[in-house]
Amino acid sequence: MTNPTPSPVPTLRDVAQAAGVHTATASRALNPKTRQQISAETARRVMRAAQALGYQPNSVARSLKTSRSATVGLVIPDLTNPLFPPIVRGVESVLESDGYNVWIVNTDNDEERERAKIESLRSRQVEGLIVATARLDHPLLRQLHEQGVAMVLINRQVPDLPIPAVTGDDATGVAAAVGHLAELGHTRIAHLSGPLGTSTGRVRAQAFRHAVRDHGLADDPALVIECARWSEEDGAAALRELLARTTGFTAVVAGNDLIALGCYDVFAESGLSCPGDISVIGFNDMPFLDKLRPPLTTVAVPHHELGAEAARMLLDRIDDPGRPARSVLLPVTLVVRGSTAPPPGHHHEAADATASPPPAHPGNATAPST
Amino acid sequence: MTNPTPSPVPTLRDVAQAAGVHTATASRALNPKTRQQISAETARRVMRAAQALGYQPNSVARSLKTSRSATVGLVIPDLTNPLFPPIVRGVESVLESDGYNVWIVNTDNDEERERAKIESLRSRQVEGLIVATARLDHPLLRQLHEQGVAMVLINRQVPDLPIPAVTGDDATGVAAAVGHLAELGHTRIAHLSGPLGTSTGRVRAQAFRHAVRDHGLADDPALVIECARWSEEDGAAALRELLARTTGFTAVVAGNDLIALGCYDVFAESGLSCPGDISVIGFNDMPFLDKLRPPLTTVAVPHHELGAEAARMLLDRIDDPGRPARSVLLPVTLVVRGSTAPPPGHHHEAADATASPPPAHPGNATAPST
DNA sequence: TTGTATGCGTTATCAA
DNA sequence: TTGATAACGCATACAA
Repeated sequence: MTNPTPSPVPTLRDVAQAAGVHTATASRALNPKTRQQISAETARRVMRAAQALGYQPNSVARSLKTSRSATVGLVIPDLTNPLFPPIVRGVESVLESDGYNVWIVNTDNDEERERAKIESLRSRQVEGLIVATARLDHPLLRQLHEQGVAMVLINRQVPDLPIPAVTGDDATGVAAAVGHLAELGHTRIAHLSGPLGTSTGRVRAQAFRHAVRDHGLADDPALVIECARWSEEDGAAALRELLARTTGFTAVVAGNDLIALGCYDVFAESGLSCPGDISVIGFNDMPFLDKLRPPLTTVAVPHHELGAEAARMLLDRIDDPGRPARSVLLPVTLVVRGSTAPPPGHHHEAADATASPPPAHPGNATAPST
Repeated sequence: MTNPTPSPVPTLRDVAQAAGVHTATASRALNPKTRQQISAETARRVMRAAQALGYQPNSVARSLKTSRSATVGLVIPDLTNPLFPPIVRGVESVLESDGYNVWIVNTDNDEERERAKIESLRSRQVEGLIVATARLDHPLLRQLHEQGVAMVLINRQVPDLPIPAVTGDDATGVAAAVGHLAELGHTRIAHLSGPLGTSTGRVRAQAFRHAVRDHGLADDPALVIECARWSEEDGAAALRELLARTTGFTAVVAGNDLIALGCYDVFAESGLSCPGDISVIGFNDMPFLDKLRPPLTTVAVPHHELGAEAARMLLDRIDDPGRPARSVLLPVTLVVRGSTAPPPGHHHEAADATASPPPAHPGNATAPST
């Protein structure tokens, strides 16, 4: 019994025939927006015929005729990064209630693949794009924008392009992270930035330098290092390099949670204790961070809401392509857990961090800082 | 500068005109499968014209004409469950190299939504479906199968339906988990099963009973409890109920990793120590489990490979709908980490678990077992 | 090897 | 209120 029985798919013709009307009439009866042009009696007859036959409109034919598709594309760099599924859900939650469908594509951070996927989306008549793969230099997005494609960026932006964007308030988040560490008494804080070719990487790195200066802490370029990708591996490699430089830091602000997890790997292999020797802060608050050893202090970004807001903005844009490209920063919150603590040997009574900077301590196993 | 400039999309007519040929000729020249019918010279001319105009075939029109779409649908219950993104990537990895696109839809475990999404996929002419939402009683899948829809189930099956399926070898995985605990000296092991309306839930629960009997351990129905959903919350609730029953178990085999994480929550709130008081084993080996406190012992399922194999099987099925519905079990492996240890007070010298069952121990904080 | 004609299923314009 | 007709963009059977 392996052969499924084939079955003919009923078309509008079949419905019209069954109801004894013309296809045009059937079409009008089935479409809520034109149903008013039809007598209630025939409308009912058509709808019952459709019901009886199990008729489902063919969206392909409809798309060809109307050049619309009730579909938007969602361009994701890597679905296995836990940050993105909640964004997907947020997007879907508002789009679906509006009758839209969502086409999710993965670019795997590959430019060529991105181009191909977006071409594929466009050839399927998607009415707009929500793009999570933006880079600071992104000719493709410029080109799409110039072609009049309705777009909203999410999570990352392209500052030079007037495309609306929905992102977390990265700068404030990083400032909160640095402030927290400063209050704990840290004076030499490192930053493992994300890729500086992305706005998230660059904005967080800039905010880090600003925050460090604002708190009167060490502003040493050697304390900032870039990860080529937002990954655990790259985070681990960056921290190893930093430790090899022996720059005597006691805390790390990681570009995101995955980079922070890479730090955990280095701690395990090098015998460093967190937060005893080094404190770490992540970014995003991806799931299950509270169950890590130690639980990771991080900056929570409202990803679901990011997705929902981006979807709303895209709908607005599809409705009225001429509206100004307003961008939105959603508020983030520092979530303090167990990966941050005073630096080794810190005098615990010092709560007034800004007034009396605590002395540097050679207690860090990596190297003395002075 | 908020107004993107509109831009006309070139059609096959435009290309043909530019190349000085008829649309039919242009069509043949652009399609690698028919290009041979065309003189090399005109083919070149057409292709250059297409290139110059930036022509992209309209897949909607092509789909309408050919009633194919180079697209398959992937039906996921919940993308935020970390088990699914790797499956998605696996599916995409083989489908894309074959020129296919993947439409991912989320059902949120809701039957009505599932029906709507699948209808939407079908109305878009998808050529097949990879379904990860199978339930033991699933009229919709039966109906689709009877309509001749090309389908492959993934992760879960519907035993009564001759639809090919790709799943992990759940029974062997559970047996390995129970065997590991038995070797450690546990004699009363509980099982927090997943929903028994899914094959994964039922198969694992059955395998648990079998394994427990095979090892001569306590086969007490009170030690098995069903979680209504595969979630941390349901896992926590189930363990709380079990503890309230005071059935004196020293280990838990969780239906999956999320349920196991729910156990961690209960440990934290009740002061139980894992693995000191109770050992826990999960299922799936989702990411970052090695960084938990304690690192979770679990059964690793090759999700990427599951997705890839399902995609291959679907392609086979699209090519030849008549082929028999072979199903595949992919091997799983027990990954021993820190959440499993001998039961409290266990005499450590006992390595010969099967020959001399160790005595039960009242050391479990919840209740004495004898 | 190329051109002609037709139709995929639907909606929109026009006429009745 | 309903029907006839055309067209969306493409691929293909048939003719040349």
